[in-house]
Amino acid sequence: MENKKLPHDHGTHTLEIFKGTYENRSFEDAADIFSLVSDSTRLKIFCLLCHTEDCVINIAAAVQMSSPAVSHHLRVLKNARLISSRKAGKEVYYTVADTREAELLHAAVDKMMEIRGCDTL
Amino acid sequence: MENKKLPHDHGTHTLEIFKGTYENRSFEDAADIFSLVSDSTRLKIFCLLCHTEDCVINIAAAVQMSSPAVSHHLRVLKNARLISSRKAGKEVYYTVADTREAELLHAAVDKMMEIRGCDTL
DNA sequence: CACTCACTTAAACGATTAAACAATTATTTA
DNA sequence: TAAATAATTGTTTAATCGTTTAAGTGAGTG
Repeated sequence: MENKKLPHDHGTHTLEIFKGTYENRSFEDAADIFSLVSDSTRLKIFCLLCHTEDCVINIAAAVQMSSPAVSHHLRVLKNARLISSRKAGKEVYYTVADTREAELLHAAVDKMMEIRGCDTL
Repeated sequence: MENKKLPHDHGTHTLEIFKGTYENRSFEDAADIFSLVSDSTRLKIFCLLCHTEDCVINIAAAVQMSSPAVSHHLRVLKNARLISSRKAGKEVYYTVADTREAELLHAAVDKMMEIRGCDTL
């Protein structure tokens, strides 16, 4: 990006856009977060946990998947700090995490649904 | 979801969440849109085009990728109506599309960057 | 009319990812 | 302590995704 020039000069400031702004790492981090909800089952689980707290087998029943599959997705979401868990007896209860990323994603998903003409929860 | 019961009754309303709200198809559609920016190079291209309009080889130079690779990503983004294009002579100019989805994604990405402590454009 | 440049398309390869199954860990209860 | 249940982990298989290479289309130029 330094002193390079664009192949064509159309009077744009295209190269300047990336100067002194987001680092490459930032794009990767942001893309990683979006990839968490780029899978419909994971998005469904996240949305569910935005509105309730429940254990693995109940979540599995709600999204109609096996426990191991749900557990796997839950781990992915938890590693990204989008959901949190608490242990109570034999069960582990999951719900949305209290982070700004989770809050943003929840808002973004709701607005996306709204744009696409879906009823809101 | 109809008259099923959860394996465990913890007094939650987990199954109710999915009743009469988003359809399964809605989750898939929303996930598809998020998957568009779940790739860092595509996110980078989208962000770039949110702030400028330029031709393929200039975009390719800015993100340091080959023209075919960029062209491929541009088509994906355009099919999803996140970006638009206009032809001028030999060149094709791309920029962000004037849709609510694009607007939402742009806002979401900016906020994501802000949360993660990045400078804004 | 041929040449060059800009872009697109197609095919192939490598890498990532999800789902299904089996096995293991951990906790409660009898 | 043994049995039962909940959840996690690891593995395998299949599919998806992104990139690259090479060929092809089309517009401008000498």
